[in-house]
Amino acid sequence: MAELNERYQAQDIEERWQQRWEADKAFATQMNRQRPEYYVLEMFPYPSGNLHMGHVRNYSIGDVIARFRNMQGYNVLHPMGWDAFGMPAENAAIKHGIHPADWTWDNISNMRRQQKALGLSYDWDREIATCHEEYYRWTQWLFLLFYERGLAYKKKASVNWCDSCATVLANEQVIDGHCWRCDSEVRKKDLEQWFFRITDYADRLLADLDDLKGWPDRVKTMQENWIGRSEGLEFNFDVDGFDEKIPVYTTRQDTLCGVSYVVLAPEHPLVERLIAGTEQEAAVRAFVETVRSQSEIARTSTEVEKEGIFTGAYAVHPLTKALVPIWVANYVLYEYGTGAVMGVPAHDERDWLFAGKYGLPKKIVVSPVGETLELDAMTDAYTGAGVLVNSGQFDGLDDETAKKAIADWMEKEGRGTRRVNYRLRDWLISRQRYWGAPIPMIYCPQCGIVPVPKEQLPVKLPRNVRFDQSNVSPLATVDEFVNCTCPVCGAAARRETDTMDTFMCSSWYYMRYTDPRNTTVPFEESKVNYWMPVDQYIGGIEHAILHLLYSRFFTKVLKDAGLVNVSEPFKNLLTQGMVLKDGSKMSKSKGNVVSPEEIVSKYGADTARLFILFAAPPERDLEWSEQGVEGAYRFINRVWRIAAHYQPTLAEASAPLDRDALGEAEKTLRRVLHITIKRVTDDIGNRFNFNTAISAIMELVNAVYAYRDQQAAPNAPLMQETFSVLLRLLAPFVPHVAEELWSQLLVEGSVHKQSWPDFDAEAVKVSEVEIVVQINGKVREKLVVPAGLDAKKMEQLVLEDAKVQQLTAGATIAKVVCVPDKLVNVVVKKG
RNA sequence: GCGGGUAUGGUGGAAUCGGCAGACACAACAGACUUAAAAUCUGUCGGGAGUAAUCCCGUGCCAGUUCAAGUCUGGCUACCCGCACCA
Repeated sequence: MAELNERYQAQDIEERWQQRWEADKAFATQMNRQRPEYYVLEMFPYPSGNLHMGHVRNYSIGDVIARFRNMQGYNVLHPMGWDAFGMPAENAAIKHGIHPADWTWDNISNMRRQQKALGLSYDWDREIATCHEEYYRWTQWLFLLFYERGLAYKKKASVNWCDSCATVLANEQVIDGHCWRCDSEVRKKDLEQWFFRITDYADRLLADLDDLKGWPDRVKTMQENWIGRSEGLEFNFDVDGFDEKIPVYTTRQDTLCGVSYVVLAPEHPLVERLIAGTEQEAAVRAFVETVRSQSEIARTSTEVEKEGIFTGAYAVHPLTKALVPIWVANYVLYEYGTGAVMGVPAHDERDWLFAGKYGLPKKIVVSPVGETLELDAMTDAYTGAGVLVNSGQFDGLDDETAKKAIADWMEKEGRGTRRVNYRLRDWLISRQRYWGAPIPMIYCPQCGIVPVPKEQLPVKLPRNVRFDQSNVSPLATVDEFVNCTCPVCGAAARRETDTMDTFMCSSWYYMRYTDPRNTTVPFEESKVNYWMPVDQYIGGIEHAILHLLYSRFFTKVLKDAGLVNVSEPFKNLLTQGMVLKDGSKMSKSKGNVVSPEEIVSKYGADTARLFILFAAPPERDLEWSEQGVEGAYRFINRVWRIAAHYQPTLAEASAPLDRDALGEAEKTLRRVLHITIKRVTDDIGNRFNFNTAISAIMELVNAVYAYRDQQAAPNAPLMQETFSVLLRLLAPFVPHVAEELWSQLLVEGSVHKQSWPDFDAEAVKVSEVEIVVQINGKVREKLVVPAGLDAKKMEQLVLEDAKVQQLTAGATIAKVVCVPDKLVNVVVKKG
């Protein structure tokens, strides 16, 4: 056994252990039915070039969980890979003339090196990259599976277009009218595109949120809002003088008799038919053009004044048969519901404003109980509950009953049906970009749209492509790629030149990890079902809707297809907070970036990990503090020094610990030791409060120092136990230091292969406890009493206490509340 | 507008089931060691009154429940996040 260096030198030990772990394949995992399985996963990164502190935080959290579960005896899967397709690679090609593939693979090597320098316990044999042929082959295979199941379809639609990225975007990728990646304004464009029928799964995506007990409420609520389910009634208005019907959707059919007009969205096809050849034709057409030329943001803002125009046509009210005017207005969305709504000014805020502006009649049909509404006295629509009035046969019903009654009546009359509507739209998955998985479809002049046969996959990305910023997909310019033969009839055909949204690649990667080298199927059933679902998923809140919703959708489809037997991919989700500097997110433009590499080379990976886990609980934002980093570094040094101090003692330890022969100082140290085991185990395993786990270990180290200061001759077996426990508790957080000290001070073998320490309930027991004595709820005294006293004895001891007697003299004791081993509260009344 | 979250010393944060508010750190100050500095070690460290023992106040604000409230209930305020003309 060599003597420990006086000083801790991270650089001396970290690389050595990293190489050792790699050579030993220390974290490689196989299926093993003898041990319970545990799948811990951090969201795989986009290979942008360098790790940032957010990555370090993400991986440190995952690594602590993985190492902890491993030591607890679980068979742990902890893989890493690369979300490697996407725009930045193409931008680099355009800007610097580097091929996206070269750029990406170079970045992957660099970031992998940085990850390894952090000492993360990944099973590197399972590494994947979505841009690898053997990965995107299966992404394409899954596209075909969706196509076969009727879940992939092509349609022309008004879609989101980002000029700067020169591609379309899914609704989920438009944030406040701006592109999620480059933040430039998104505009609408009519294009024929591939969609995934995620709306078919809307109800299940919503309902199954209830089963996700291990997800933050925040994320579930966001998905709930995004899916946006509403229950209502769809019914038709007849158009006076036309053989046409206007279907409308409403959730407030109780206000049916308050309808004083009907509104169509400007895009509604009926508009043209109603105005053709009329006086209004030119004016309405001009209005529609104006609205359609407005940007998405301008148009959908609630701030913008509602505008509309009368079409000249009238609809027939289904109940009263009255004629109501048909308008076109900017506030009606064509994509939602039926693209037409009934106008009820008295009971809808938007309709109130619109009717007010254009002088349309308002009619009260719902009256709050015990009150009479007067139109003249109203400043706003009444949208609350009430009883129906002015509604013929439905008068006197409360609004909820009326909803049912009117829906029943409509259904009986054959005029309408109850309908559930969702805000969620189908997922637009085609992208007019090069660096993605090609959509495996062929357009044949004879056969139409033909899928590429699965055995011909992958449809490979050609390497030689010109990159310029034109608005066509770069693949469309490569003749050898585009020109092909129809797999059905052999005729000359054209390939689809769009690639898939990168979110498709990341919607199933967690399943590929379970069987990453399979060349015949995406993953083998036995393997995927052994590991799935992911027990603990860790990542940023920015994916609350995007990646997490898509992955849930994929899992459900794959379950329906019999590929996997779970319907939810991620059992528990931890959304980590951001890493801030000077109060804002680290970013190049703000110049407040701290590079992980610098920190690792200055202090070591252990310090970086320890600081980032100690500074805040994982869900909260974390303020970077150079002084905090120094503090973490100091703590590691403190552990190192006390270990060096006791190295000779540990070398002598041979006899087992005699628990009955411990002195007071030893008992105290051992009690702290075992309380720490309990706290750290609970903090890591149940609460994910790594900051308090670390502070508990710090207290333990402080207790070891205190023991050293008062005890000239240390108890060698106790020190053996103390360091054995301390290093195992430290192992998940600071794996290199723990490993180094373990190898120098204790038995052969890796600390990471040791079992997690059990706590000894006997050691934690105390003979005396300090209890708090309150008088009328205020702390007045502290007494040391024997542990485990019952309430009666506690009360007796407290009432006998001189100070208590003095303080309660002359007062009547009304009540005494006793909490065993903790507190006694004496309630007194004056007098 | 709807939904969700957050608010505790100079700072990050702790208090897990309603039971001593401020654990553990950071910073600051004082001291020890040193020729000196660094490193390390020790002490003080929410506010106020008092020589002191001790007492009063204090977890965004206002009420309430309770023997007891940072924690529970009701009502606000500020900030952050999501959705938003969704009929």
